[in-house]
Amino acid sequence: MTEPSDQAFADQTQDLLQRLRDAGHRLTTPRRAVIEALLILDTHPTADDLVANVASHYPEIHRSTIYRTLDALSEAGLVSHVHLGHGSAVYHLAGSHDHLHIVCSSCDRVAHADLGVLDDAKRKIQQRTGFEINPGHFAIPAICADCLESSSPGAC
Amino acid sequence: MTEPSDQAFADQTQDLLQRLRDAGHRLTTPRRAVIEALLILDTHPTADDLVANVASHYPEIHRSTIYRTLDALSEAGLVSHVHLGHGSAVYHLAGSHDHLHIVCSSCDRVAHADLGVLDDAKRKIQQRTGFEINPGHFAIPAICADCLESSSPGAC
DNA sequence: GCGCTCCTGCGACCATGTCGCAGGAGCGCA
DNA sequence: TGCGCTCCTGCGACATGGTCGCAGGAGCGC
Repeated sequence: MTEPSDQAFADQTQDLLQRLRDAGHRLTTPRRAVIEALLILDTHPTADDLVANVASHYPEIHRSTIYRTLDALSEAGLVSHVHLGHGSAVYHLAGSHDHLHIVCSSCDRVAHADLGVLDDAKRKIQQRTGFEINPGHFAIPAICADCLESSSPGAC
Repeated sequence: MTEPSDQAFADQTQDLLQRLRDAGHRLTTPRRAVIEALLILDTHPTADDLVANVASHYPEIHRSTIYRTLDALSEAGLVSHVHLGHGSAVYHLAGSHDHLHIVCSSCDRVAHADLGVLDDAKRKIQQRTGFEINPGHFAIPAICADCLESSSPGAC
């Protein structure tokens, strides 16, 4: 319980709580719990994953509170969410995962790529449409190499 | 009822129905209705738009039938759907709209761009991750020029 | 320690989509 | 033309992911 990693974990938690406070929000148990869960689940938890993780430690925390907490954290700029094609969004700490998410439509595996790969597209889209794309904020559906080999390309 | 555009409309409907048949499916009223609705709503109808449009002409056609019909049409390669960030997918006839969809997260306006703008990204992503992205199949969230000017850039 | 105000738990609600069932209709075949 | 197999449909229940309104409780500034 007093290992360096736990210390780092506690530090990160404190830092995030402080930033949440600085943004004008109160510090409460559910918010602590959601931040802890986000730090523990450092992959790409869906809202549902977060609900499950929080519930395992704090069964009294309600689902809707977690959604509201995620809203508050988003508003404070501490958390952002990414829509993976079909259905649920995944959440992660802002800054810690600023990269592009590429999801295999077939097996749901997620790859990451540097946001730089979209620089060219970003420039062209801005020139042609005036829209400024938001590359960290969405996932690109794709087919991973394994699924590409094992399945017929016609399946979409 | 006999104008050239109506003739073209009927021709397209017949063509699509024939292709559906060739793919081994039966021709039924609901399928005709969904195809007509897709031709009429040539923007980007959500499933709900389609349900509403079909219901206005054929009130007896059930919601779930429309979803199943869209499945059948997808399977036959006549229709594809695009996930716009939050929530619902939009459907359109395959081939007729092979372009990239860029959606303003703020005002929901949709811009189109040639798929070519992603060629560079596509190549880089394939090199680095082995994933083959599927550019026509998803929408990119963005901020349109108007919303970019009128709102603070911090809002995400 | 007080009290304002925000936050929480609860449960109902909504939207989008899926499923299983029983009956009806399309279409291949004779 | 008519028969019959099999697919398709209408229906309603269900699943999932998320939101909302309410009344009570807790954080935090003073």
